[in-house]
This record gives sequence, structure tokens and C-alpha cells, in this order.
Amino acid sequence: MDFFEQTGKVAIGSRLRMLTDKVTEDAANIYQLYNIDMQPKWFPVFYSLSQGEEKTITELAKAIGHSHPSVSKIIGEMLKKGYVQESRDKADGRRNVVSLTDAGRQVAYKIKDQLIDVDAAIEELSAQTQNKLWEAIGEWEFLLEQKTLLRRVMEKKKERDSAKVEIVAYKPEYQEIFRALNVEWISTYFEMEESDYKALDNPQGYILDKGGHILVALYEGEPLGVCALIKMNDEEYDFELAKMAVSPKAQGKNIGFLLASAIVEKAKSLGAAKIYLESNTILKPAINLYHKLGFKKVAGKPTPYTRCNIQMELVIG
Amino acid sequence: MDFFEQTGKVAIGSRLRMLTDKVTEDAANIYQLYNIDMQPKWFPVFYSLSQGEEKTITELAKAIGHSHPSVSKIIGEMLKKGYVQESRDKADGRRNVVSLTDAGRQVAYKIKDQLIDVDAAIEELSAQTQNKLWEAIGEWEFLLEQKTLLRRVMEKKKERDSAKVEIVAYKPEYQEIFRALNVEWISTYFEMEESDYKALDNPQGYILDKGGHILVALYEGEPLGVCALIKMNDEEYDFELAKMAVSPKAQGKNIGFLLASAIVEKAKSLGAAKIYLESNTILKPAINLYHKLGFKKVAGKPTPYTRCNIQMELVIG
DNA sequence: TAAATTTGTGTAACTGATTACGTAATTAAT
DNA sequence: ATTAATTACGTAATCAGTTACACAAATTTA
Repeated sequence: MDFFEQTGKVAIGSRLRMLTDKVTEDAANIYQLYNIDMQPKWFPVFYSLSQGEEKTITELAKAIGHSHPSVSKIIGEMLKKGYVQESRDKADGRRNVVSLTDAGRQVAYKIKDQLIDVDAAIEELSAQTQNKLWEAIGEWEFLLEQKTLLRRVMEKKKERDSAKVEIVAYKPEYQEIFRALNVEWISTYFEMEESDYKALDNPQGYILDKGGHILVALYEGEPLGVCALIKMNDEEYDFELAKMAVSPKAQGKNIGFLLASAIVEKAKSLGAAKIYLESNTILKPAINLYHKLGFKKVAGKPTPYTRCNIQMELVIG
Repeated sequence: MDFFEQTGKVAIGSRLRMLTDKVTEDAANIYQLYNIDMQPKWFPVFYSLSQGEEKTITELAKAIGHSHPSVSKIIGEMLKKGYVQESRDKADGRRNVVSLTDAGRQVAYKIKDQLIDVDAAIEELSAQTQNKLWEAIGEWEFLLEQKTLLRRVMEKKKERDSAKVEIVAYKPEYQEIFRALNVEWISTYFEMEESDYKALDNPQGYILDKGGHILVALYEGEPLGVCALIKMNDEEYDFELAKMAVSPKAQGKNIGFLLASAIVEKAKSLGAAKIYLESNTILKPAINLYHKLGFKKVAGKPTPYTRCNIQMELVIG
């Protein structure tokens, strides 16, 4: 299919499905060629039964990697053909123990030649290929087992998004956005408080002039996140991480992490030994983020904010 | 799946299906990750429309390799979402011309990042494999296009069957089977005739003693096919190929071909220049076989058999 | 130009799987 | 000894595709 060369590998699912169809297409005819009265979809169940002794529905399902209803249905069909027999386990009345009948075993014998020929045909086909499909499938199964495609894509997305994010120092032109982003989340979850207005209306005087810093995250040039590092008059803590806000429309772009990391780096470069922050446990993503950065829960600090129900600190190593 | 390592490659269809499922599984979540309101199964149609201009249902189906009802249904669903619009072709009232709406084009734009990330994720995954799945699929598509799996299996079956066939010279103990196999087919299609009895009841006197030969095909030691090379008193022909019979239960095992080839070889080794045969056109497989061996239709020879309606000869080169 | 064939499309039924759910039997926990 | 949780498995609904069929429009043939 030329189509797939255009789409790129995104379409690997579709392409796999079509190859599967093509390979499967002939299966029924191949059974006919050998005069074997069997449906292709029975094969895994049939094969599994022909190997060991009797098995239960669930055991079969696990062995061949199908769901149990699928096996249940297949067994029902094979039962009609007289290839298998069911019997209830005496020790455990739930279990349906299935085994091949004589007729089934006869088919198992007859099918051997077919298996040999199909195997040989595929082997010969494979010999003409540079890339071994069978082995490639095995490798994919293994790698997807370790990490799903979704996870892999998420990582790529994060990488790409991060590359678009630039963290810059505060300039007066960002005062507007610094205020707006913070007002947005505070008033969504809580009420604006006296201390909020002080800092947001006058970051220059309230934060920067007192030895603090503000960083702004630009996503493709647009300011979508802010965070402040406020100088504390405290014997224990040097700075407070505060007024962190990321635009809802930039969620999932890793901006929060990059911003907070940059703030921590900033503190480190200023020789800070301990950073403090206040938050609220209903802000789960934020708390998770702080955790990821190494912040630990502490208690007992007095705070001007009523919304604060958790306090954390980061010891800079 | 360990299971597949046991079954051998016969189960490649099943195994492919399961990998397809696993790869496809995450697709819906990936769209969600990018806030794209689209079903994975729409992708091929969507992509195809996003590339060129408007297309008809059948054009789309051909482009992406689906059946047209499948495309028809998908377009119906995308229509509801407002991603596409339909319009009847004025020049050809049967054609349903489909194109992306503005909303659709917007999604096409939004989806670009996703395509990049998925491609990168798969590329990275592939880099960890020895055998390239994408390329392997391409090679299989190409090879199956040239010759289906069924054909390949048929060839392997023929090879294996042929290896089990042994062609041996006539011995008196084969007289019974020589007679029985011939009576079987003759009386199925025609009536036994005077000349038949002469040859079948006394092959020694009627065929062998007059300088003819009989070959017997053994399939796993069991005599299942016979053929005679009868010396002719004729200025043109040296021998007649006759009394060829293969047991119905050995059909499809290539016995006829091996037997007739051996007879021709025999004639050649005896220095024959031309072989003659008589048959009937209702025996299609036999006529095909003679054709394959190089026999050509001739006419005008007198014959004792009423069932003969075709005469053929082979010029030995 | 009428009749036969081909083409484009939609609808219905089927297929081989799945997930969702219900129920009975067993096992674990209090 | 109940009660709760787990397990085995069957039935029903769903899913993403297919083939089969019907029908109208266009094209080819006689």
C-alpha cells in the first residue's frame, strides 16, 4: 500500500490490520486443501488442547491470549462438531474441563501435514525478505510489554512541548499576565485575599525590590506561566516559592515542571539552603509537582493565607 | 506470547491480530492526549481527505484500501461531527463528493503535532529492534501480492506429496490393482469395452510381452496409480500411453503428473520419437495433464474405443 | 435508441473478536 | 459462622471491519 508510505508510521495499526486480513484470508481455503473440517479461528484452542491434557476455559484463554468469552464460544462450536467434550470439575463446580474427543484427536493427527507445509511456505517467503516479520513481531511484543505506545507518545509530546517553552525573567510588561494568571486559579478554587492583592498589584515593590524574583514561561513566545521566589525574613528559610500559575489552556505541556525547576535552580544559584511553600491539598497536580521536585511536608509555620492547609520545604543539597 | 513459539508460524495470523490489537488499543487515548475529538478508525479517511482535494466514496475506499461500505459509514460519522461535507456530483449523479469542512481542516491542523510525536515514538521503538516491523510488513505485502499464501502452501504440499511417491515397474502382484483402478474410472464415466478387458485381464500377454511397459505409483508404499506404455504396430507412433488411472483417494497428490512423466521418460529411454494417446474431453484434469506434458491434439487415427473423442501426440525432442 | 452491462453508493447481515455484566461456586476475613 | 471478596464462565452488547444485495445513474452494445 503506497498510502502507508505517505501517512507515516502513525498508520501502523491500520497497516498491520490489513496485512493480518490478507494473511488470514486464505486460512479457510488451506484447511479445505487438506480436507480438514475446521475453522481457522479454532486453531489456537485446538492446538492448545492437542498439546497437553484437558484444560479449563480460563486456562485455555490464558494459554492462547484470548478473552474467556471468546474461548467459551469457540468451545461451543467445536462441541457441535464433536471435536471436544466438556465435563464439570468435581472438586470445583465452577470449572468447565474441556478435552479433545477421539474425533478431535483424529483431526489433530490429520492436521500435522498442513502445519508442516504452512510452516515451510512461510519460511520460504521469509527467506526472501530482508526484515523478518516473525521476529519483528516478537520484538514489538516485548517492547510494548515494557512500555505501552501511549507512554512512549506521551514522552515524545513532553519532549517536544518542553522545547517550545522558554523561561525568562520578569519584566514590567508581564505584570498584567502575572496578575491575571494568578487571579484566575485563586478565584476558581478559593477567594482572593488581602496578601494576594499586595503581591499581584505591585510585584515590583512587594517581591522584586525585596530581593525576590519572578520567572515567566513563554510557550512559543506567549507568556502562559508565572512563578515567584519571595525573599523571606526567616532564620530557617531563605525563599518562598509562591504565586505559581499556569494558564489552563497550556495544561499538559510540562510548563509547570519547567517553571518550578527553574525557580529552584534560581534559588540554588542565589545560595539558598531551604525553600518554603504553602499550598492546598485540593490542588493535586500542584502537590504532585512539588513532590516530584523533592519538597517534603512540614508544619507549624504561621501563614497569612486562609487557603493554606499544607506547607512544604525543599532542602537544597 | 510463548504460545506462538510453540505453534510455529502457522499461527502468524493470530499473532499478527494480537499485535494489531495491542498497537491499536492505545490509539483512542493518544487522540485524547492531544484533545482531538476523533475516532482512530477515521484516520485513514481523514488523512486522505486532508491531503488532496475533495474525493468520492469509492476514490477514498481505493486510496485507503477499505471496502466502500466502510468508508460510507465512516463518512456518516464524520458528517455528524461536522468534519466533512457531502455534495452530489452534478456531472455524475451517482457520485457522492466528500470534502473537509473548516472544522475538519482545523482538526487536520491540530493533528500535526500528534503525527510527529507518534512517528517519533515508533521510530524510537524501532531503533531498539533488530528486525524492522514496518519494512517487514512492506516486504510481506509485496510478496503476497505476487503469490498468495494459499498458492505457496499448495506448492509445498505438492513437493511433500511428490517426495512420498515412488514410481516402480510392474510386477505380477500389481495386476489386481492395475485392473481395479482402471475399471473404477472407466465405469464411472463410461462403459467397459471389449479392448479394456483384453488389456486389463492379461497385461502380461497383451502389453508387456509385446514390448510394452507398465509403471505403478506407490504412495507411502501403497499402489495408488498405474499407467501403461503400449507398443504400437504403426509407422508413425512407437508407443501409446494408455490405461492411466489414479485412485480417487490419492487425488491432489500430484501422482498423475509423476506417473505420466515417468512413462514419457521411459519411452524416451527406449528411443521413442512419438507417443500417442486417446482420451475423452470430459476428463478435464487428464487432458490438462497431457497438455502440461507437451501432448498436442491430432485427429484421424482409427480407434477401437467408442469413448475416445480426442487423440493426442507427443513428439519427443 | 433500446437493452444490457457497469459503476457508485447505501443498507443489511455477518464475523471474529472484545468489554460489560450477571450468577454461581469457592476462598478469605471477621 | 456469616459476610465479603474472588474466581469461573456464560450471555449480551459492542466494535471495526467485511460480504451480499438492491437500486439508480452512466456507459456500452446491439
